[in-house]
Amino acid sequence: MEFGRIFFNPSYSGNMFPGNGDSIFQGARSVMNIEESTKKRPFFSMPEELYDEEYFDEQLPEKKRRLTPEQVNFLEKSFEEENKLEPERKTQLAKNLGLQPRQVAVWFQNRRARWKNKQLERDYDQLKSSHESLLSNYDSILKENEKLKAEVLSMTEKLGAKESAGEPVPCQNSDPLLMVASHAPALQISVKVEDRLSTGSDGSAVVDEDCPHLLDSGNSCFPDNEYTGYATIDCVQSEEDDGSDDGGNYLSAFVGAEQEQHEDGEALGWFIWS
DNA sequence: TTGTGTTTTATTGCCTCC
DNA sequence: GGAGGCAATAAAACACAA
Repeated sequence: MEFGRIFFNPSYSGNMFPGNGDSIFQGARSVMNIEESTKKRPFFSMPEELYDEEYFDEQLPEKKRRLTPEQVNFLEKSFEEENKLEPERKTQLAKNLGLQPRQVAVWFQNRRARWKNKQLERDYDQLKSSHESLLSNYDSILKENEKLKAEVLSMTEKLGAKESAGEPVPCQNSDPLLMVASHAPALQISVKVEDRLSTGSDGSAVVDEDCPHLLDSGNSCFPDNEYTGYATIDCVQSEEDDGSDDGGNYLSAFVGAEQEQHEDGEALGWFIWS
């Protein structure tokens, strides 16, 4: 027979509400029917009790039992205060609840695991909605892009008509896209993406399907932008989640444009990257 | 009543820290 | 090396539909 295993003591009724002044359940006993308590309350024996003759005469070892709602409530409150269990607190809780310290430790262990799972679910939901929102933004940007292209096309046609009619053309650059760029030298799109995926000390990293290679450092995947001729795309990696809600990632796509110049500084036109 | 899925309690084994 | 944490897992308890 294995020591430390759990046995049911049907005659048990006192340990749970010892009435010694420091039990939280002094007044709670009325919640539970006495008969029920003597029939169903769990008891986790000490090893020496396993050799108690009387014990074996009258009681059969039984399987594990659930904690009472009162015990669970108290443990929940304690968990809310602090989800880690120092030895002193464990002993005190065990004493107050009439449980073995080991049970209290196990309960906290399992409770932390449940909390972590819930947290992962929440993170997933948030990430999902962020993704949907980004997709929606992307769609509208695509539409806008199509609209602008059509506009450019129409302007090009008008320009061509003027050129063939011998009229002077103000812009030196013949590429209509570059003309558009000259009106809007830089377009910056910055979308905040909540990062709640990572939790506690073992949070997971966010992997962006679209630019997974960008996500390891939070730095630009392109050379620094000190030289304006580079576009910058930043996919900032997840941060350690400290429980506060202020952590956030920014997906920033910076589409830059540079004005090409002659050596003498005379502007030739705009280049645009994407 | 019974079959099945879910939740809770507990164990095991491995890892890290002091 | 011992204590404590975590992931994985077992198994009992529970919930619920058929």
